[in-house]
Amino acid sequence: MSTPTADWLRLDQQICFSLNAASRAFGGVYRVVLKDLGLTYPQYLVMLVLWEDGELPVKRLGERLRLDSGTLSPLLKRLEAAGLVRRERSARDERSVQVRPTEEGLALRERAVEVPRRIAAATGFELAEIEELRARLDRLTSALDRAAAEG
Amino acid sequence: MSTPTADWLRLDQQICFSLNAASRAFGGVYRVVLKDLGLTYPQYLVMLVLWEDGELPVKRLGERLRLDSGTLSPLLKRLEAAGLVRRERSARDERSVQVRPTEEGLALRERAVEVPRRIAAATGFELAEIEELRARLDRLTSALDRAAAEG
DNA sequence: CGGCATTAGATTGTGCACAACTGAATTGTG
DNA sequence: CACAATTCAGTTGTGCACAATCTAATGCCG
Repeated sequence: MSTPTADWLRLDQQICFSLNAASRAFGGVYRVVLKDLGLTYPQYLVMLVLWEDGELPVKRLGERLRLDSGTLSPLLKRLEAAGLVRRERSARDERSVQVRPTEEGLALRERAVEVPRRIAAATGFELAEIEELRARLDRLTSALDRAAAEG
Repeated sequence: MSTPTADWLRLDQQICFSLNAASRAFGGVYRVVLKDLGLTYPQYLVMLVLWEDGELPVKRLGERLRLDSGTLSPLLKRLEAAGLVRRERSARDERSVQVRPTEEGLALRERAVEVPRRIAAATGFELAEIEELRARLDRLTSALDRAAAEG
């Protein structure tokens, strides 16, 4: 015997709402924690990738973070204005713009190592539970992307 | 053997990134599905509450959706401009503004009943799994809100 | 080589999230 | 009653997400 249609309709509305609410709640915590570093959450994500990769074109950055140039261009300009990042046209391919952290941007990493621990503490979750949730969310994202692509 | 501290800064280990990605992936699916109705996702949430409650002040709407007046005021103006909603100052308390669906807004409900089923199908998740995920996300949100409040 | 499609990034415009502030109405307290 | 504190909605300003469009550089193919 399957669940009545009307029931899972209601629950489904709540899952996206819960997800959205959780995402915004995270935003609130990050706002507090990142305030000292002078970063917003998306800017922090960009810096994470740069700390990992050292240097990469805007294109790759967008692929890593699922963001397009409409979001990244102004964001990178702000990071550049803050002195954390430099952007320069690639010599080999002048369509491409290389982004790399400045000395100041690299130095910021040492103050950022605190961040994940503080965030993890704020969730009140065990590491294993976080990991499981993350896996489930990634699976969800893949399914949703597939569905959106198919129309 | 535990994860080295340095690895905590890795992008792919940050739960918030997965959460944020899932939330935006949902956004993509809703954009497609809600296009026919002429609604954005947050506007759809507002209409859901109005279809349920019939009429309520902006304050209550904000409590239900975790949104403040800075978000709701312009959103409601757009819904009013679209003819789906009416806003009027309460006679009893003139600080308060009552929001209620117009005839057209109520009629839209019939075209919206399709939406949740299509979204649920896009997730590819079973009802039980959705429910469990929702419960976990709500618990996460509560913990994060508490942490943000404490600073 | 010439010409056309493709690619990278920037720009423009719309809408949402949120902080900070404003102004008007109401409530609580002396 | 007077008046200070609170409440509610709106406004302003910043930043992000995303679609659509633009420009310039590159690649490809005959």
